Amino acid sequence: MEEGSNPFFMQTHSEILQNKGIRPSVQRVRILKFLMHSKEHPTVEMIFNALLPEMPSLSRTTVYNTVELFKEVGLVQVLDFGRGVLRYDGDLSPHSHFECEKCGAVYDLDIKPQEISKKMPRGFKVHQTYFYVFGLCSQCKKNEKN
Amino acid sequence: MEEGSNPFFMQTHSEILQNKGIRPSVQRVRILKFLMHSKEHPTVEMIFNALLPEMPSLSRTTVYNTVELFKEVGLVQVLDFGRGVLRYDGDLSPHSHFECEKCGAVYDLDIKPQEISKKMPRGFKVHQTYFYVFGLCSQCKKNEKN
DNA sequence: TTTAATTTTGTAATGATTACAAATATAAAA
DNA sequence: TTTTATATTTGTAATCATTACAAAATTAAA
Ligand SMILES: [Mn+2]
Ligand SMILES: [Mn+2]
Ligand SMILES: [Zn+2]
Ligand SMILES: [Zn+2]
Repeated sequence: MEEGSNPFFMQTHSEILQNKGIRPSVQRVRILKFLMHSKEHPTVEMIFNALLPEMPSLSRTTVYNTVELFKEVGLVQVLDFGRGVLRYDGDLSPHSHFECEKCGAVYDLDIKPQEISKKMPRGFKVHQTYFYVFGLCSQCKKNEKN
Repeated sequence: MEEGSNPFFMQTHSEILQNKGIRPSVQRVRILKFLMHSKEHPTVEMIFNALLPEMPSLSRTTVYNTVELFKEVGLVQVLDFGRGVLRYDGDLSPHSHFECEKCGAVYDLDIKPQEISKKMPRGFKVHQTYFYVFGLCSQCKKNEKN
């Protein structure tokens, strides 16, 4: 991992939480760790299922609460691909997303949505920008042809 | 209305439906008319409430069905601003959207999301692109300062 | 007409998220 | 340490937009 690429370089997950003024409970640390290492942009259900084996008492509600808390302090990005389920991204760097309409996989795109938001009407204040692309991933595109 | 700006120029709403192979029932024509003239990117509930006075027997389910049908034949664009409610746009020209986080109003942006989707991974097929901007509209930004 | 197909309608089911309160864990005070 | 207050987790119930479904109404075909 490059030093410059990670704004939390050299901090433990627990420290990251403390620096945000959040008590680093076992559940929160595990959820943060999972989010920061996952590349699949998991849903609450995916986080829950992944952590359940190591934390049998984990509640879905805790995952919902935690992910909401992380959103508020800016530890995760919430993505809505219009499937009725939200996905969470621990990668806060400016980038965009592609969702395969066939297999549902989500890929990162090296496109900075911020830079796009030029032509805004006078007097508008931009807080967030999201760029979503939908289509077929290379694998599903291949299979399509058969 | 300029000739070039409307792909359905000179067609009645009924004809537009027929050309899509859809039977132009009273409900469908009214819903299409409403969608094509509205600039507010209405939700199903908004469409339903707007048409109820003139069609007291209208069912919410019909609006849901119709809007789904229109989506499938490409008569509307579905927008998801992550508020748990979908919004519908009869304007099919390439453009983006701004939602005010304070008052919930949706504004059109003169930004073509298609053109952004350059750097796609090899072999990916793009079907749809959406660009969403969130923030404060000029009115709400003013009020904010008081 | 009569019959068949389509569309609309109302109600029930679904499912992700949120609300809530009891149980548990942690920190602060004594 | 023990007691007490505060924060967090947990399980269950409520919410609410959307979807499923079947009966009623409308329209087209025979
Ligand atoms: Mn990402
Ligand atoms: Mn629009
Ligand atoms: Zn795929
Ligand atoms: Zn506003």
